[in-house]
Amino acid sequence: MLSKKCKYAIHALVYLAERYQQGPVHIQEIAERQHIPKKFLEAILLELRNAKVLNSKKGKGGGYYLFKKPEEVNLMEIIRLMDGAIAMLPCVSLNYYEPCEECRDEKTCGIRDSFLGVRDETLKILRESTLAKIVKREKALSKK
Amino acid sequence: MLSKKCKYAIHALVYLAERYQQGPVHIQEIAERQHIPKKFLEAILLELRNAKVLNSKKGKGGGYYLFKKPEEVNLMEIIRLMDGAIAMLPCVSLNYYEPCEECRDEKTCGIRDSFLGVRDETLKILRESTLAKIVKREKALSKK
DNA sequence: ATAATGTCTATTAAATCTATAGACATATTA
DNA sequence: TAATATGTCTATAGATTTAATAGACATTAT
Repeated sequence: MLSKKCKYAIHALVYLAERYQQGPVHIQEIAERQHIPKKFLEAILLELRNAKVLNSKKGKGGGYYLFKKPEEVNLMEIIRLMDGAIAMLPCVSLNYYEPCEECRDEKTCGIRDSFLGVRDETLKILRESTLAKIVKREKALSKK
Repeated sequence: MLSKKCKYAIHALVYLAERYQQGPVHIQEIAERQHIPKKFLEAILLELRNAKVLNSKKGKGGGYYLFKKPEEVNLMEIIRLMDGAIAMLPCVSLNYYEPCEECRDEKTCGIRDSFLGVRDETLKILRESTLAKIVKREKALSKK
């Protein structure tokens, strides 16, 4: 399961993607509209800013806005930033690889294959899921 | 990521699948061979027993053994028993469904679709990954 | 009767996740 | 340049979950 932090991040980013190139949005507004504790959201947005996904403007009239294009931010990236590894086992993780403690020998482990498959399929979908697509989907769904 | 509990469970089950129909194996042996804290393993095996995946024999010469056939136990079932939901969001979980707190309206949520896709692909692979297949794979790999 | 096992309940220790507080820095605008 | 509205940063507290352990008890084989 994704952490709350990660879910909050996704919702906040979608919110900002809907307002792409419309100037900075303050934390307060995002927090209220998306029902996210403001202080917690602050920390999340700061991380996304440090990762160059968002940028911010300080002072009066300031706030956060998408730095990358909505087509260039996907769920794979967001989840990795917030929760770390996406794989179900460290020994099949691309970005957070660690050998399995329990495994005697990775080469002959019959379990890994399944989780390699899961990882690949998962990444394929999450990589394709950009903010742009999510916003588009949202609009399509609300018209029905 | 899977919990340690879940990883221990998988390794213990594979160990028992390798010894299917060869009589009970004691906890002590599994714990030592798979490097699992014995007391922790006890609790895990007990749960798997209550779920009718394993059965046990008490007293001298007792131990645990697979109750179901190795072809009938898959990773999907094991993970659900140990860690609960497999989906990345509660609102796309088949067995542990809960509405998303953050979501205003599930019907028009553009995020769900991606995670529904991930869930389906993940379940497909994990359901196909039976203990029998894992043992078979293990043998094939160690011959190379 | 004895010894070797699994069963059960309780508890503790450690790690992680979630949330909050408050001082500080910066930018705008009157 | 003062006042105000923002984001930035560090620290910490509280809650929850995970991992591990202890010990009394029940059962079975010999």
